[in-house]
Amino acid sequence: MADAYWRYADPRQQAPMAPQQPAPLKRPRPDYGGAPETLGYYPREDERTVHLAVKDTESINASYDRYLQNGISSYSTAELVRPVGGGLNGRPVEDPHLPGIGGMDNRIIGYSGGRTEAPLPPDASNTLFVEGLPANCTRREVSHIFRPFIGFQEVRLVNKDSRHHGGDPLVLCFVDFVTANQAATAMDALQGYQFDEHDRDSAYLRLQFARFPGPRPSGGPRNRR
DNA sequence: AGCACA
Repeated sequence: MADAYWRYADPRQQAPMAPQQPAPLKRPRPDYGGAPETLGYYPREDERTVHLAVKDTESINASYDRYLQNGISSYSTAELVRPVGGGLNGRPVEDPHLPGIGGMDNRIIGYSGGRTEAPLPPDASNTLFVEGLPANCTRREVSHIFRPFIGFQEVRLVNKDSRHHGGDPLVLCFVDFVTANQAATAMDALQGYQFDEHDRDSAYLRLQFARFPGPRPSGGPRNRR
């Protein structure tokens, strides 16, 4: 499951890695050319190509935890989500060679939306409308599902009464992302996601783009600049 | 099937 998050969080950008070109821009990697021996020690290079061979589950989980810890502290601020992209790229925070996260991550953000090729439907928005949530699910629970996706901002639960009287009250939710691309990535990843893996007949998620775009980043008019 | 918050 965790690997699914990883896969989608950095959508297939890892696959088409630079064919032969080292780095047209500034991307000096002294640690690569310098001392390859030491690299074997770090699992980080493997993490960047996990989609090929996911063996080292433990190290992935470790990095995943680190990622979560760093991501949580910046949940509602779009800008602070950016470093998360770096983390998901398999670049652990511990990397001492990273001088400033600024430069590199700006480029990472450039494609953090992923699916530069997948055309978004015209009705795409940065907010997802999610149904199929079990009636007793919590906001925290839903957040756990969406938080790993890059661009995740916030989730809002809405309680609805079932139309059939006697049915359990339904829970809808709206999930905001920074961009529609990121929302689409999460939507594809979680479409049909089963809340209760034991009971295949019960809750499975159905996601659509919300009819109306997400709210203001919740700041209102005060977030100048 | 169902779409809320500012």
